[in-house]
Parts: sequence; structure tokens; C-alpha cells
Amino acid sequence: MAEKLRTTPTREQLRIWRDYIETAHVLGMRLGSRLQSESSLSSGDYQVLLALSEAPQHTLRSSQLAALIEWERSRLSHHLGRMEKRQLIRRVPCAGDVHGVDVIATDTGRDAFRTGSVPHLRAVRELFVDALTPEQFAHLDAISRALRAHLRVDPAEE
Amino acid sequence: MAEKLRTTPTREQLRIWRDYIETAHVLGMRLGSRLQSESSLSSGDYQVLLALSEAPQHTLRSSQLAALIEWERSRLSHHLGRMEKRQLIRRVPCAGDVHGVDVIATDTGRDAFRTGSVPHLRAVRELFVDALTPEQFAHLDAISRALRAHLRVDPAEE
DNA sequence: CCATCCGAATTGACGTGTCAATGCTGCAAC
DNA sequence: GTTGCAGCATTGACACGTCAATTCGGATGG
Repeated sequence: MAEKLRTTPTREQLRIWRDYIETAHVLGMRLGSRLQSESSLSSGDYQVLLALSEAPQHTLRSSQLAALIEWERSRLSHHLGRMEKRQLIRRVPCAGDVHGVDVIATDTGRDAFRTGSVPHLRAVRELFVDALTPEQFAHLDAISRALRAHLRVDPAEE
Repeated sequence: MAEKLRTTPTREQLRIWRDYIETAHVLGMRLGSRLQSESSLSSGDYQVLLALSEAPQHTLRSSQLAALIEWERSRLSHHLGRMEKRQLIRRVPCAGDVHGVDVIATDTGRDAFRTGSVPHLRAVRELFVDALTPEQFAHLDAISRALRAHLRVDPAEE
């Protein structure tokens, strides 16, 4: 009659949780280190250069870039600093807006991106795509959506 | 007749890949920051203290601890240094083995773990368990297994 | 005119993680 | 013995990310 109110996960759920997080993490690291060895880029560098490569003039306002790749501004600032030191991008004050900075991929940056791009995509296929069936893709897609949707409302609910 | 050999993922696969990684990451961060605010522990601290809490005498050899939680030794060393500064654990040279260190959870550490544990598990339920159906758990479990199995063989294959 | 706030971006302090050395001690080969 | 190697753990240098200030020049309002 009295149904036990379960406030904490079962052992099984906890195991699945940990496997989920851990697997995603390991996969990310693997991809990252392959990218690194093939093109001397980190995943962060790659995301930045990818966004720039799709922008007119290989150029974006820092704030737009941040929005595109969904990074905090401070994180982007730090990262751009590091990338600038390695000559992958340049930052120039933005004409027409006193604040605001244009981020531009240098030739070096574009080369590195081109070099890394195909091997990186191939690695995604090898490490991720090749491991799953079409049904599993659909399931995973639904799961990610569900989790993200839940995240969005969670702070208020319960 | 000539079937196109696809070496890179489709747009769709890439989107699912990114959502997967990103979702897991965000979820991890959320859990981490809740843990932090509820008990002043990081997820790393929590993993370490969890392992110690299940060990006799709340004590483990550093290398065993590393194996249990699957951390690189260097990472553990750094982390233990930080935890020691905060009085969460102590390290004492291990009697009977000249190399080797026993890691012991202090009272402070045990208290923090006890304080954080239930809220943390509750957070896992709220943010993760509550978002998915039983079928989705099963799917996710299978997916993680598939990915991990694939990872294990991948370096050699293809 | 001056105070104040705002938006864009940066900075500093700090926790975290990786990789590549480095300590340190016992043990085995010679 | 001493030379050298193996195992356990630490260290240092550096990349990365977060949070909480901070800078800076333009609006706004009094």
C-alpha cells in the first residue's frame, strides 16, 4: 500500500549515468587527441576555426562568435588570446563599433583547419558513427533532446 | 552502381554527435555545480571520497584508488594535493611498502561526503533519471556499451 | 556638466587535467 | 659493490574553464 517514494536513483540508474558521462568524456578526449596529433589543433581551436571558416571574410565579431559556438565570453576571450599567440587568428578593433572586436582567421589558422578537418570528420565516423546502428542514432538523438528539454525547465520544477 | 564510399559523417550524424557530447558535458557541469553549492565538493572530490568511504578504515593505497576510479596517477596526485590542503584527506607513507602512500579520508572529508551524498544523488535523479523513460535507459545503456566496446578495439581496426 | 549605468570585451585568480620529466628505493645482473 | 632497471608517486609546465572584478567609451537623466 505505502509505495516507497524513491528520491535517489537505483544502482542500475546510477551505473547508466556514470557510463553515460564517462563514455562521452572519453570519446571527447580521443577525438581531441587525434585532432591534436593530426593538425596541432585542440577541439576548442577547431570549433572557433570552423565558425570562422563559414563566415564571410573568415571574420566574426567576438560576440557573434561566442553566440554561434555557445561559449561564455570570458572563455572565448581566454581562448582567443591563446590562439592569437599561436598566430591562428587575429583580433582587430571593429570599425563602426567602438567596443567590439573582429576575429579573423589567419592563413595559418585556415591551413590548420583545412588540414585537420577531414581527418577529424573521419575520426568522428570511426569512433562514433561506426559504433552505432541507425536505430541507436535515433534513440540517442531522442535521449539528448529529452535531457536538454528537461534541463531547460528543471531549475523551476519539482 | 558505383556506391559512394562515405568516409565522413552526414550532417545529421554530426549534429547527433555534437548534441551527445554537449549534452553530457552540460549535465556534468550542472551536477558539479549543485554538488559544489551543497557541500563545497567538486565532482572529483566526490569520486575520491566515495571510493574512500567504501574502503576499510576509509583508507586506500594511492595506486588502488587510482585504479578504482580510473584516474591517471598524476591527475590523482595533483588532486590529492589540493584535497589535502583543504583537509579532506591525509596522505601517510604506507607501512610495509616503502613506496606507496595510504590515502585516508579525514573527519572533515567524511562529513562533507555525507553532507553532499544525498543531495547529489537526488540531483542525479532530478536532472537525469527523471528526464528519461525506462526504454530510453535501456537504449542509452546499450549505446554506451557499444561505444565503449568500439573504443576498445578501434585503434587497431579500420 | 556630472554621475551613473550599460554593453563589449578583457583580466586575474584559481581549480582542474595532461604530458613529460624527476625522485626515490629496492632488487637483479654482473 | 655498483650499475641499472622497475615501480610508485610527485612535480613542473602548460592548456583549459569558471567566476568575479575591471576597463572603457557611449547613452541617459538630473
